[in-house]
Amino acid sequence: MPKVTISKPRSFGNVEKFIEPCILLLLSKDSSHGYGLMDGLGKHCGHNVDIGNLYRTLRKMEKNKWIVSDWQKNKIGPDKRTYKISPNGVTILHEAASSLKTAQRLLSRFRNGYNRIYDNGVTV
Amino acid sequence: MPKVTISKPRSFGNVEKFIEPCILLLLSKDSSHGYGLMDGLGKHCGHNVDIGNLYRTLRKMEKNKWIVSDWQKNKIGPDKRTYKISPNGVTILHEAASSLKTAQRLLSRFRNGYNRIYDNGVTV
DNA sequence: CATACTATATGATATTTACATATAGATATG
DNA sequence: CATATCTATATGTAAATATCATATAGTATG
Repeated sequence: MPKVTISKPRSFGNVEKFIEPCILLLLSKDSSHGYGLMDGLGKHCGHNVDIGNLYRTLRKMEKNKWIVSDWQKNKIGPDKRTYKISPNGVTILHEAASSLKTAQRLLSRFRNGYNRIYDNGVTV
Repeated sequence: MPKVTISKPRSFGNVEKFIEPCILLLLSKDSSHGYGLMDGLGKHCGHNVDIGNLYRTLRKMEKNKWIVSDWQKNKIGPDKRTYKISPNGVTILHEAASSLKTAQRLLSRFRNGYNRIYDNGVTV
């Protein structure tokens, strides 16, 4: 029997590919491996990120040369692939930050319009 | 020969389904038809929206009972399907506004972290 | 009479996200 | 010591969303 999945549509407010600039920002502070980024990304994204997508995203970012990895054979614990940001990645982060600023402006414009109608003009 | 399309990935900062709350906000001010929403949506979204996507979104929103339409046979110009927001739609708009506020907070958190590293802590 | 504008709509495809599953060593707990 | 949980990386598949292209038709304009 073919598997049929019906899931509800996503809610509003998701910023597309937000995880990528967040990764670049976190790696700007400290090199880290995929699993180690989970906590910081959870805080930045407002929810626990999908670990599978995280690893896939990291590989894609490395392919794009935004980050570079080296494989660390650990004596204790499983081996880790540790990533650090590249100069190219810093450039991308700047571009992303600029785009995200635009998004902030658009959201702010929406909120002002919304408040004018429904919240008596109060801007929080 | 099979058609092969290679397109570049979308840039950062796109807010998913942002067009829907924008439509609800615009219809809160005034009833309108699809084509007539284009200008306002362009300003809210920061770029001209895809007209095909707009019409499909309107139909979906009507199916969800967020908006209702009536078909206006015009003497001058092409006929129009005029939409107005429903009480249900107002509720959805409130929910969307709340989610978008969360998005604003996350973007603001990102920006603060970014500025701390790259812009000497200056928050614009 | 060709071109552009208003107006609505669908088809096909690309991109992005979500959910599920696989693997494997380490560490804790009863 | 069996088994459950945690750390760690990764792939398969499908759903949700966005983009690009095309179809149709009336109207206005030069």
